[in-house]
Amino acid sequence: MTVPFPEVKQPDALPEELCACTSFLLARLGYAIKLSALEAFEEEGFSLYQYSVLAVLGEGTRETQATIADTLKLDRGQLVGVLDGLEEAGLIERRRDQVDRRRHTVSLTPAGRKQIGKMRAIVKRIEDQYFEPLDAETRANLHDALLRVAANQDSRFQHS
Amino acid sequence: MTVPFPEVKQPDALPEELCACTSFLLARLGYAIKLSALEAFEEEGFSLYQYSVLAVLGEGTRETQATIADTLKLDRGQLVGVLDGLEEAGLIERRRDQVDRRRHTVSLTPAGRKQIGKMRAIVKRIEDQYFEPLDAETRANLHDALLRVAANQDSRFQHS
DNA sequence: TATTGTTATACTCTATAACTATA
DNA sequence: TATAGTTATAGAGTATAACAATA
Repeated sequence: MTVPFPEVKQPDALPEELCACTSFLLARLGYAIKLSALEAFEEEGFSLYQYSVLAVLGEGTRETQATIADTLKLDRGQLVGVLDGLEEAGLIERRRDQVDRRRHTVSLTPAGRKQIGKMRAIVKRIEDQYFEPLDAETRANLHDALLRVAANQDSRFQHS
Repeated sequence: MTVPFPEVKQPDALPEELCACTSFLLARLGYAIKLSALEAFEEEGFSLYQYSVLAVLGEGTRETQATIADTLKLDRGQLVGVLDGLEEAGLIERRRDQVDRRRHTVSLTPAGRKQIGKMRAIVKRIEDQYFEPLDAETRANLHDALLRVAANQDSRFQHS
């Protein structure tokens, strides 16, 4: 059987060697989706760091700054600025720990909890864009595989 | 039925909200695996950029610097330094295009072709480490899903 | 004037290291 | 002395813009 339209190779197509490389796809795709999310968040005046911090606080346990930083693999010095922004926006509260006055206990405000919902919607929108070519099952399998790999190399990832 | 060892939640566990986020996993994992690769390549005195450039040239078609940069989404100015390193190491050759003397035609040397094999082995080693928790089929499915998503958002990715 | 490769500059992130206040 | 949070500094990585040669 003849091929009426033989594969037209694009002039700037990535080499097969790299397309065959799962790690290359992972790195490229991860960076691209991060950039998209970053852009979307910035339009609303927020950052991805802020979202991840709110997500940590959303788990209910009150946290000290050090544990938040460790959880997110964030530099403690870097976290300060993130919390400053969140506090200014009224999304979190810092209170001195009365037992150990060096520590700050960080907690969500009601406004902060509300904001998580909005941020979650942004993430969902972006993920739906990216994973649109996958059906629900494939997408779930993708997530499961990534989570297993992530949990295997970093114990902070918890898989069910 | 009682649970003898109830789930011990790690103190620095990532919030479920983020673990449930495919894009978060993708970004985190992509960055982690890139760092690992970077480190491994640097031990051999090479960079990931160099590998990707060699991989492009390995496809057989002789390229001009601009097309290489475009393919890899690299800045043209940045590419210069990468090529300098590769040329110094004797892995590539730059020749003036006789038709258009502004252009440089870049091609692999035999040593360069040989080096691709070594670099490929490094990548394989790292991928085997990361994807070790997945069986062959799951891993293939993961790759396929990523490639489809990548091709959907960037036409340079070619899927079979 | 526009384009190729080159070089130089500036900006963003991040990583490191001081600094303070409490313990 | 050691630790939590803060602040300041330095480095890598990247993006932008000027530059010389050729078209």
